[in-house]
Amino acid sequence: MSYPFKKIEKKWQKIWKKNKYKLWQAQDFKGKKIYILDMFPYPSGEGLHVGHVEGYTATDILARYYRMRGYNVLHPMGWDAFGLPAENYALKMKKNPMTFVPKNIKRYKKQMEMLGLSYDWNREINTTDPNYYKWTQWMFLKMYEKGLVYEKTAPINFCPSCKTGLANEEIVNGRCERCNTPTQIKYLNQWHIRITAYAERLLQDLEKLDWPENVKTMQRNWIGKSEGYEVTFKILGSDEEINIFTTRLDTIFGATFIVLAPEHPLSTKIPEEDYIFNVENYLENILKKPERERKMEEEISGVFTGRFAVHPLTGEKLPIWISDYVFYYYGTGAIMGVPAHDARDYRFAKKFDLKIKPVVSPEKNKEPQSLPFEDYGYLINSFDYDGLDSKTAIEEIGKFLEEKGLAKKAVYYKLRDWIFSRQRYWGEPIPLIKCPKCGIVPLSEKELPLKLPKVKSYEPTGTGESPLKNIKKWIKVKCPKCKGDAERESHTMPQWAGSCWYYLRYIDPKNNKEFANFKKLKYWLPVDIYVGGVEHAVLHLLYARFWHKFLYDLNLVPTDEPFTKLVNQGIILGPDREKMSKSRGNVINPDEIVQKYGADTLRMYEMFMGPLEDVKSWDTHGIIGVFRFLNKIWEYNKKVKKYKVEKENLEVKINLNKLIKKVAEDIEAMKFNTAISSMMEFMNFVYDKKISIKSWLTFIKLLFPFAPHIAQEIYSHYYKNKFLDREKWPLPDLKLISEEERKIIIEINGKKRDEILVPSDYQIEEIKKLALEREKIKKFLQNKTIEKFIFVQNKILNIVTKD
RNA sequence: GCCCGGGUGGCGGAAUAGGCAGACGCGUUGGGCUUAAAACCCAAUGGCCUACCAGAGGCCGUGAGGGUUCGACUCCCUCCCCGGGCACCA
Repeated sequence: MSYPFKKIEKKWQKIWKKNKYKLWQAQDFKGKKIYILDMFPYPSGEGLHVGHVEGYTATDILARYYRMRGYNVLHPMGWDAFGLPAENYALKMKKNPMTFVPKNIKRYKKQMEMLGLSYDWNREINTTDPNYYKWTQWMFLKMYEKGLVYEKTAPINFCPSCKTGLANEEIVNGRCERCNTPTQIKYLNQWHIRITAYAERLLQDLEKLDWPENVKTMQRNWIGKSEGYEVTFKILGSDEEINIFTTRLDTIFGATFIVLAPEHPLSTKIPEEDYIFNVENYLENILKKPERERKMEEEISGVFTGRFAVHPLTGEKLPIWISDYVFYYYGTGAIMGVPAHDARDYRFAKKFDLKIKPVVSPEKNKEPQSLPFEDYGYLINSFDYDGLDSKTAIEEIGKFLEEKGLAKKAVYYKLRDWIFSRQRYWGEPIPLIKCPKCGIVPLSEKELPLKLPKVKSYEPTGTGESPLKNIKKWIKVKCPKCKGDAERESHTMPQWAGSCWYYLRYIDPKNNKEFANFKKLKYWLPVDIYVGGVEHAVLHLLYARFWHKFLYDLNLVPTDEPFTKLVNQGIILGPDREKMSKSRGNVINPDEIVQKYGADTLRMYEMFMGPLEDVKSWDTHGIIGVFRFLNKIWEYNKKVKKYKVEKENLEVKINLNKLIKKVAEDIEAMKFNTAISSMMEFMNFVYDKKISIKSWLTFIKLLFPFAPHIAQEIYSHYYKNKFLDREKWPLPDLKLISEEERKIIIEINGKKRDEILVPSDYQIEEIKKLALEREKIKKFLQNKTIEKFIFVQNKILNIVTKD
């Protein structure tokens, strides 16, 4: 027999919903605030999965806890509803996303209600709502205005299956992130956003953030800053010069060749006549391959130009090569080859039989034992610089070359500008007009939102252009400037656009004058706790930080970072310890679990499985433990009603107060698994004891954030019209806890031999006396001489003996 | 290759300013209830050994080896394994 969870959960969900979720409504400007944010879901046709439940339960516990602590809690939810999956599904089923996406959203919302999640639904948002994306477009235009948006023909990655361009971030191992098709290369005009202008700040400000170290590291690597020098090499018999970038100027005397990236303008310009054929052959072959494919090639390749550069320090002749191991988009697109001190250059030199000259060594005046030697060391074979350590040598050589105008300090980042165009229907239209006379003409604010047209067919054109291109009625416009015939931009924004600023809109979701009122932003920002999956470590989280900083620069938001604290929940694997997937058939459906055990059990089980951040696998049997626990509470509650406890048992009091302290600490540290363990321990402890109603309801309050339905139901048996959300979180009586007797462990030579119970203020002398009187201890100390005692207050007495 | 995590019973996991290893839960075993099963309740449950009418006791044990310490899951050194991220970025 189990407790009537279905009845209870339905009952309270109905009551909570009844007056528009007023219980959970965040009030602007009212007292101390806390903003607890979830990563909003993409409402797919699949419905919520147990991974969502994990993160959303965690934040729900926090939200309910902080409400009881008297905080003004902002805990909103919304829908990231643009994006490829919806469009792909739409194409497959011949339906318009505008009709089925709202249905998905409804289902998601219903599931969230079913879980008892306490969102402030009055602030619900949807990225595909024109009233929302109006502001996404508005912000884009602001970026355009500030010169952060530019159009460029770029060799883009193209997925032949999705028929769309992809950002570098959307490619995994040379394959489309979504459909796993190998990507191709295609040349298209693309809108870019100059995120690189923010590279340094995005890097620096990571320091301020209370984020998991691995996420910060991932962002650092993604931004990939390196500091070095640009050095100019003159080309023999030519006016052209080659500018190279190096972080290892100390190795310059070991440079024995120069390499240009295939795309480098000089690659086609400088080859000697006899070599032109080879070079063109090579370039043609290389440039048609997608970047990723090129990187996957095992064999290093290259071609000699027949030309030589002049070493700026020695005057030596260095052959100029072209190879695709040098990237055009990084640094200056050209390098000096130092085979003795760089593994790639070494490989290249070996393959093409180029000179290898060691100039740095781990020991002074000695050749390195093996090549390539890539560490810093001491210079050799470097004339005046011999004997200097690498760091000093970089400075000295740099200074010398700078004075001669042959080098300058330079900083480069791996981060590249953000390709912002998608050749897709289901996204925010880019609010720009292309006029043959006036060029690019941005829409004015009054013309926003530029709505996505409702249409029957929006198949991809297959040429890589957007389906919008075929919708003549929408695409053809008069130029706002010259009134002549013009066309709208047919590309749409990437899915990331809407999620870059959604947390701002929650703060003022219905404002139609601005994306959010500044005073309100000032009150609520920054987001105090942001919970979501680690898969967004570099994409969403980097874009959102960039977007926020941009708004900050325009004085539109009050903080320079959006999310103070970030927590990544670990993924939940199937019972077979494999990633849940339909094809494996190991997917756990939350609806079924709720059906069988109730939402409270599902919530609590997911929190009990282990630490929030850990990867965990679902245990089909394990959930029963939590279910039993809740049943036990239900049964015990029936007994409590009949008890007439005049004076509470001291032990019960002490244990309850310890529990109050423990649960609060664990919730704040988001250690929900141990909080639940402690509550279970307490139940085991009181189960055969009588307890006062007051103490019992205190326990119920502790339970409430985790299992809100059953807690609220039990509470209502005693207080008919009181909502636990509005009740005060109990505070522990610390005096009671500290006055308790302490168990002292008696060790002999570090091994536990006995334990005694003493008042907490007992000192070493009293405890020593007690310990030495114990029979057990006497036995162990026979024929032994005591050397010393080690005493740790309230914990341990260690008796150390000689021999 | 580089950078982060992490290795604790049959399983998920507790315990780290160094101080009772294995909380809590699952599973298993035995018992109760039942015509029976499920559910539920009670008890035992790291390994090895000694003892037993009953009570009890010893040794080993947190991936491996070494070190520091009165005392190490926790700190230091060496190594092995697993998970994740990045990967021709000059």
